[in-house]
Amino acid sequence: MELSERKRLILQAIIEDYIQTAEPVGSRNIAKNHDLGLSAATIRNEMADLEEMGYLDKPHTSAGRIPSEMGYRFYVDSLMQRYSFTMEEIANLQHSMDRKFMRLESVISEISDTISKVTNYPAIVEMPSCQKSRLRNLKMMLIERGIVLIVVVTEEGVVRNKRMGVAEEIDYEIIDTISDFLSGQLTGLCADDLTASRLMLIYEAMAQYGALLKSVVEFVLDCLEDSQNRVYIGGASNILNNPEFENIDRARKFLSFIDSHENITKMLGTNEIDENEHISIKIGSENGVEEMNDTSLVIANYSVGGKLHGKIGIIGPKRMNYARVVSSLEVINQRLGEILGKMLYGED
Amino acid sequence: MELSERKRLILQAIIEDYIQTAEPVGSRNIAKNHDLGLSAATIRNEMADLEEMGYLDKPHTSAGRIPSEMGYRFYVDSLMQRYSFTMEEIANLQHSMDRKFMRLESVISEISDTISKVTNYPAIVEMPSCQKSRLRNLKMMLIERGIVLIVVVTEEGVVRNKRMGVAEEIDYEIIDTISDFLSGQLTGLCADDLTASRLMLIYEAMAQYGALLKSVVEFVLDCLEDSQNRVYIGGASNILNNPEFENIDRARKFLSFIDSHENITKMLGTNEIDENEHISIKIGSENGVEEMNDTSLVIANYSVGGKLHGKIGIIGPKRMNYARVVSSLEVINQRLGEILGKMLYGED
DNA sequence: TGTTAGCACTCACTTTCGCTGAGTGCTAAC
DNA sequence: GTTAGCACTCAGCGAAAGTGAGTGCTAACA
Repeated sequence: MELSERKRLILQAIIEDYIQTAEPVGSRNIAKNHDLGLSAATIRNEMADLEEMGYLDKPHTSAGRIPSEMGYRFYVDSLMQRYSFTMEEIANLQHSMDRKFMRLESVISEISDTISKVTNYPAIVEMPSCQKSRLRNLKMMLIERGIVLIVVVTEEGVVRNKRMGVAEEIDYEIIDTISDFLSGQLTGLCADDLTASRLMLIYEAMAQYGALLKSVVEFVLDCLEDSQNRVYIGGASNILNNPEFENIDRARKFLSFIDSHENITKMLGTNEIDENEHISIKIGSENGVEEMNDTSLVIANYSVGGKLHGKIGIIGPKRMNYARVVSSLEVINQRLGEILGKMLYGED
Repeated sequence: MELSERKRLILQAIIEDYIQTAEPVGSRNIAKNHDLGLSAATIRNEMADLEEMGYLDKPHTSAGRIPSEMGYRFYVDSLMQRYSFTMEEIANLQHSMDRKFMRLESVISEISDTISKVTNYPAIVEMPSCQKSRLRNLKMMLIERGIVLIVVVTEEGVVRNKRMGVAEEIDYEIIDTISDFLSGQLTGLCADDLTASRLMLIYEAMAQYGALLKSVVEFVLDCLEDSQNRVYIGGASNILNNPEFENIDRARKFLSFIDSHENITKMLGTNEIDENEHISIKIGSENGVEEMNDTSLVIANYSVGGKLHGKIGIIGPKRMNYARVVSSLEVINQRLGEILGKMLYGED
């Protein structure tokens, strides 16, 4: 059954008031504060209808109404208007993200700070990763006698390195030879290409350095698989600004969930974003994580050069300023892509 | 004025009871639960003395006593006995730290998790850094046309890298030449050695690549100075397990302080550890940070190979299980040194 | 038939008030 | 010097009463 225009207006008014005040909203307030040209009694009738239809809940008989999950869902799908930032706000926002970044880590943690500052909710930022990366460069350098540094660059531009102990007698020339050999053998391949038989051939070709080769290949494999989908969490304490978390037990439950990167990773894993929309809103139980059933999750995909990608988002109470959060994520998302592009591919 | 043996025993009993229960402790309880062979009335007299001398406070007339900051200070300096872990506990603890670590970041964040799990307080771990590092290796590699990767290794074994855009026409050979030249010029130097005049000479020697040289040197300088003394914070939500933080405003104040890395860095900066002791305990206002005056800070120095060093520690309520915290930090601290040594210098 | 005013009713929240019990300080006796 | 006894204090708890925002229903009005 379709909602009448009037019901939609009333529902919207209720949800927006509730988002602002966190108090159950009553018919009188709607009549007074919104110019609907209706009396409280009429609104009461409509509210009774909306409740019956499942869009509103009542905490108890003599309180006002609050939106149900279904009410929020309808709101974000059909009623919500985008929050529009002023040009100035956008400029400030972008400016606050433009710093001299030396490391990927600092970009990511800076972005999570920015998100949490703008939205006033705890922010989540995933490190960029990729489905199936290929090796672009492999270089071994002798740092000092007995220690070699291995540098791996993937097709997507991710660089990683590792120090490794080697026999004392191995010198610069040997390392260069091994380095060139391995580089030639492995460049352009992805993890799946490195079959056992292929590796056998490689080890045999330079059998006297088998152990070293093995360690290096292991490291390369680890880089290509890059299983650690690390996430950064910023502004976790922001959650305490919301009256629904004044209960210390609830706050503790929330914060200790948030504290664990594993939990967040799992949560992101179970909440994939539809191909054809760039932002996904999960309201309450929709997020599929039982402990977090009374919070909403808003996440966006970002991507860099069409290869690397990850998610950014926020977690907050179901009563959340969805409009503002969505707009913030859009602005930040775009800039993040630009910053990472510049950083990883040197697009200046 | 010296404290009599009996006063010391009573003070210790009060502090330890209070640490356990978080409730003001009364004379009757001390008489009953501790085998001092004294009646409650006698203990009351002694408690009155201790209060007068400044070791105890009274929240209000008809409650028991709680330790004052001075009381805690005396306790940790003179009364506290070390908490002794069983061999099994130590083994478990060490085992939980021994994982396959690929990156410095994961070691650090793992350690901060371990500390917070063992102590049940929020943990702080500083990234290792060093006063004055020298360049050990510099290597530039052309990743693809137009992009060069710079790898810097310092004397202490810290490796950093950066991608940089270069002119299209620069090929492998040119990069190798530049790389060897710069490496020859800069290896063994520290940031202070790179005076303006010395840099001038370098730039002039290969004037046609002046801009590139400049960028590379800038990056090297940044690595050597390594101003970012990053910290990791783990288990922040643990603070909510302590009854003194059931007040939501206090919890918020604490958590939002903790949320900011800047705050923590500043706090660590103002709390140096005395040369001749490896662990420092700052009780309440002693930590010098006004917002954190009702919390205590316990920090330890760790060092790797005598060069790299940093701090680990915890923040908790003044009513803290100091004995256990100190012992935990000692065990963890030692293992951390071993793990980092293995990782950075390949001491297997 | 849709809208509105009026009224009785509900119920969370706040305030008040007295009670309880743990704890203290003082005094007098051992 | 130690202890028993007693009067006094005061936070915390729970019951009771009061307050007010909000609802549902009914009847009258346009």
